[in-house]
Amino acid sequence: MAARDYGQYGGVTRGLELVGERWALLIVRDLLVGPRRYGELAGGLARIPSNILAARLKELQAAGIIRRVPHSRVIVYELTPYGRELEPVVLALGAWGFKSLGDPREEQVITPDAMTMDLRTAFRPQVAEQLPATAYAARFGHAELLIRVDGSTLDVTRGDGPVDLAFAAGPGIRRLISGELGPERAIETGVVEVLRGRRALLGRFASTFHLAA
Amino acid sequence: MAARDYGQYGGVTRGLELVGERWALLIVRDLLVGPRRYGELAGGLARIPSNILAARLKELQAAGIIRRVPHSRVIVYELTPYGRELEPVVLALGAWGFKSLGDPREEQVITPDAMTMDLRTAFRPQVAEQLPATAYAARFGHAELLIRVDGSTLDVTRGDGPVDLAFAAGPGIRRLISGELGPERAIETGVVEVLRGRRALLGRFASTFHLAA
DNA sequence: CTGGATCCTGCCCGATACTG
DNA sequence: CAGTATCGGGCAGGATCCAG
Repeated sequence: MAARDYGQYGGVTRGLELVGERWALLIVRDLLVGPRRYGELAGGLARIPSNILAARLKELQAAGIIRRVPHSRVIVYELTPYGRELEPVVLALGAWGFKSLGDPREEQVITPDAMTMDLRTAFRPQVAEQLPATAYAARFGHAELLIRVDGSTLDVTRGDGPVDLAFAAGPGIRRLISGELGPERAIETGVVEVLRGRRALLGRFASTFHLAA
Repeated sequence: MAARDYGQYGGVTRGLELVGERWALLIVRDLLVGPRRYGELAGGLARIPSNILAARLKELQAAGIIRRVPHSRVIVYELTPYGRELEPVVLALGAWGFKSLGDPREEQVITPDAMTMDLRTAFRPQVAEQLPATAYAARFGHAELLIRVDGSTLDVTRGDGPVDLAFAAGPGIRRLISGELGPERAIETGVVEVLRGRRALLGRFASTFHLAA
């Protein structure tokens, strides 16, 4: 059951043997948002072949990273405590990758789970703490998210609820988060369209979620 | 030039497209210790096929992660600033992998670079700060390392020099670092053999380098 | 000798079809 | 809905060969 190994002894090598296979860490990323069904994972990882998804789920399960839980008629996959400890790894990799991210290409999908983890990556708790609690409804491509910031805690869900600011963002939202584009300019240039609420709140959003390029 | 992509837009996805291929992150790990020649990389990554090493070096270079530097007759590879920013990722993955590490198997090699990064992973600066500066010479398998701790800084090299404690560690050293085995017991059971210096210093080593399982 | 390039084999990945 | 079966292509693995 041990994945293809590297013939070396060490922490990094061991880590890669467990989650280094193609698609594995993306499955973990989506499960960090919450338990998911097989079909939900397949939907979020649009281009994963079903046999690969099935194989990865078995491997991750054998490695003690995820658990297969029958949940009244349906089966969901969720992270074990050891699997949840991958969060710092995923966040660090996401932060690093974000820095060289360009604008989304035509064929690239923006999924809610990926966006959620990116928001967690960019979240600055020590900044948020200084600001009043705020709820945002954000649409990125097809992903609609409810983002609630309260003190130093962040909660991103797909549900609906009352918000202080609702906006839709086109490609280029990245530049708002990286600081290349100020909030006012983002609205002027059409990168962000404010749907409801005071547009000044977009500045609060930009300072709460920030990741330099 | 873009590696096989995932068809998704996001930080984690982007990161995996850059360093998610097999062997890539191990090359980065070794280069985090210092610049290396082609042959040194091949030696440290014993089982990497030469064509794969050559291919990865080209890809990492194209991605702006490493640089190929002619250095008076010889060529060395070194990380770019962007590549060096992978250190938190490698350390986080190493810390995570370390937790499920067993004892080294017969066919597993312990390389100096892998060991160096594991020591960096386990290093606790805030503990070291409270202790007097100490130099250790440690032999793990075939890897001989000079470990210097001074205040909150750690320096691991392959050179030689005056040390306060010299020891050789067998398989099972992991249990000393994880705290499963106390320093006294480690010496008693032969897991660690003190070659020079006061054996009490092994306790200092164990509290300086610690990573819970 | 170092730093690769080349060739070939085999296995993993990817795409699609199919089933309980 | 949650996977399994099948098959082709491409990357990985190992050995060998070549250039400076």
